[in-house]
Amino acid sequence: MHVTPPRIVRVALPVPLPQLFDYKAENITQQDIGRCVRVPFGRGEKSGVIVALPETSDIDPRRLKPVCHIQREGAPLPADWLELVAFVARYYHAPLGEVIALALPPGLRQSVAVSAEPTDPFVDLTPEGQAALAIVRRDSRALALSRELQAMGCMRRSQARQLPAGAALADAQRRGWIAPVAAPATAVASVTRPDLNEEQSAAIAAVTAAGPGYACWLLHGVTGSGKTEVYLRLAEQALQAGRQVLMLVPEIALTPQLEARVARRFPSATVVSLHSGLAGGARSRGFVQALEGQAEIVLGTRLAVFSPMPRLGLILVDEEHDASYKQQEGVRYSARDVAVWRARQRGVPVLLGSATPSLESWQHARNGRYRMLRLTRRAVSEALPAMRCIDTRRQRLDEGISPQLHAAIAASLGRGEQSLVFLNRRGYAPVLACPACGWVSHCPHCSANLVLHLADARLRCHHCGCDSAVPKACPSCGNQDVQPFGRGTQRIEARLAELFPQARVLRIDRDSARTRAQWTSLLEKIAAGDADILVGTQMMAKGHDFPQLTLVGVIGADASLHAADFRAPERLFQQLMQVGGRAGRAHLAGQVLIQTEYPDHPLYRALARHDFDGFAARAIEERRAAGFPPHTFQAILRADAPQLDAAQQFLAHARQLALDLATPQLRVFDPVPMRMTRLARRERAQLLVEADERACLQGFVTTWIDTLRAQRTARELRWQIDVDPLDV
DNA sequence: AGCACGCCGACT
DNA sequence: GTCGGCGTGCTC
Repeated sequence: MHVTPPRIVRVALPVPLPQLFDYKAENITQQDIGRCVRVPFGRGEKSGVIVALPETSDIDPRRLKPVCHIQREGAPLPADWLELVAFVARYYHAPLGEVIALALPPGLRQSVAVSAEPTDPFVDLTPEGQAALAIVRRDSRALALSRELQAMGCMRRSQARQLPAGAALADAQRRGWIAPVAAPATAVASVTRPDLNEEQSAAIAAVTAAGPGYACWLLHGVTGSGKTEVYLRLAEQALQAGRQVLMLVPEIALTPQLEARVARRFPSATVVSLHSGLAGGARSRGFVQALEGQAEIVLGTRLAVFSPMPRLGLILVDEEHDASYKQQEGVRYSARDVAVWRARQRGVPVLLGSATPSLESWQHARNGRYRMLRLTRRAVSEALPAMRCIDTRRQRLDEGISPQLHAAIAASLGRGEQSLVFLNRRGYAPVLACPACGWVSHCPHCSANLVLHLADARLRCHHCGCDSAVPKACPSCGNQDVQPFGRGTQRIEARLAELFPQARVLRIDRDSARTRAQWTSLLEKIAAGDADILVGTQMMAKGHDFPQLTLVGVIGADASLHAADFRAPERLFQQLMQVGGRAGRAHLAGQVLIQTEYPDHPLYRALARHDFDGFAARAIEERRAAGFPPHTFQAILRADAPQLDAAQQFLAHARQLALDLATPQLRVFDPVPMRMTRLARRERAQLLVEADERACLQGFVTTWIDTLRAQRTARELRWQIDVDPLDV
């Protein structure tokens, strides 16, 4: 038998080192590029991916070790996938191995083959289950699940498990209420679909008419205008053409709902959901199903953008403005931007959808790089909620609540409808202070105040998570009368309960909805009408429908108006528009009342008119004048060390290096301590560089970072680069 | 990042 | 006399 001589394989390993590693291997062909491989590394072994077969190595051939095992079952990672991770490594200046480590599911890196097709049959209610729903009086989780399944119809087992009562699936199967059934014969097109309005039809027609090649569409549709239906119709077309669809959503919390909806719509399609909350096995399986082309729809959070999809035909990015698309540690990639790159690479259309697009995308749509699609009318309800400001300048507020808001809540209560008081501050009060000596509850590890949580009598840092008992007296002067200052959700909740003793007040924030189960139970309570007044943080602004909610009161929004972060107004507008969209979705008119000391502020004026374009045009103009993105491109070098000095010193050195390397088009700023200078016992500073052209910035940062990486730095110092940073 | 090697304090 | 601290250096 003919045996080819040993060759060199170049392997990317999941280590944060900026280089690839060469090994010897026998019987290697071009087909092995993209295969997972197990190699000796240091003392032990590691799994990686073969990325190239170089003729020669820079390493002394005698030092090259042979590979242990090449995983030859199943499809290798395709060339376009390797190109994708290489692009991300290049653009975000991360080691290729680290990007691969992030893109591959953890299970797959462990080498062994993962089978693509697990047993994930369709399940449905049995006749016994039907009967049980009619007769069984004693409610149980299994019965609740049967009810859900009856409402939704047949779906895959994995999807049934994601339903609110999904945990009871095994129980329901044991009782014989739910059982596996053959795949429904329903073809894609015969499922009942809601009618489209003119705007939806026009949007779909525009995308269809443009054909299958690359184009980036911005779907700007007001809340409730039926964006999802547009996604589903386009997905349907792609499926009919035999292509795969990639659909990105911002958060795990939003996937089960959407997944159920997608699964119901495409009952015979294989829908795979991918997010970081998934167990390793399930993630690997989904990844392999995508890779082998069995998964027709991949639905997931930002990491799903790395799913290998040989027959990719369409990419959808829902809520494209959402900051969770940007990874905030490690490889700081933006899944939305990577999705657009990928669409271009693969020559497929990509649709970015939002009621409040990011100014970056909006600007691109205006200057023609993207194409704009608009949905201006709500599909279900007749009107958008009325948005009005309550001028709080000459008012007596009751624990932050104005008489008008109080009256509106009372009225809503009288009609048996739900109200929401929205404020972005968890806890009882943002700080505990001593009026006698000026002591404030300050975090020992961070430059932040400890927040008073009265519910469990703790002082807590929202940044590093540290926790301490509430002192009975001032720790500094012994004064017995330490006082909470400011208001958080707990305090508003307490006051509302006093003001409306007959109402059921429910608080929804990261403290009350810590676990998935708590969050679902809260949602169920709201849906069942077991709450009259909700007090919530931005958790309430995202995605969910609350049909009985007709009033939203906003407290403390002004803080974002004058925040140091130039993106704060954009976020505020988005947040208020999103939370306002929760009001009056079904057939009840909604109203939004914003308490403010600046009722004439252009942001609130635009909001009251539902005028996103007006707001965006103005904001874009302000940014042009100030030289901010999207008119300029930025990268930030951040450094942290136990002492600020060390971080600043490193950045000063990096700045000097930057000045030596920089072209005149590049602007290098001074190192400054970060806004949250101290975090978890480390002190942080940052250095901004900026250019008018992306390529100019990109070229510079590459050489800059390479040089910095080659230099040795003090042990205790960490640094990282953030391209297109969100928080400057 | 791991995970070694390598020189200086308190323990059986 | 050893166990073990984490400082520095390497991984093809």
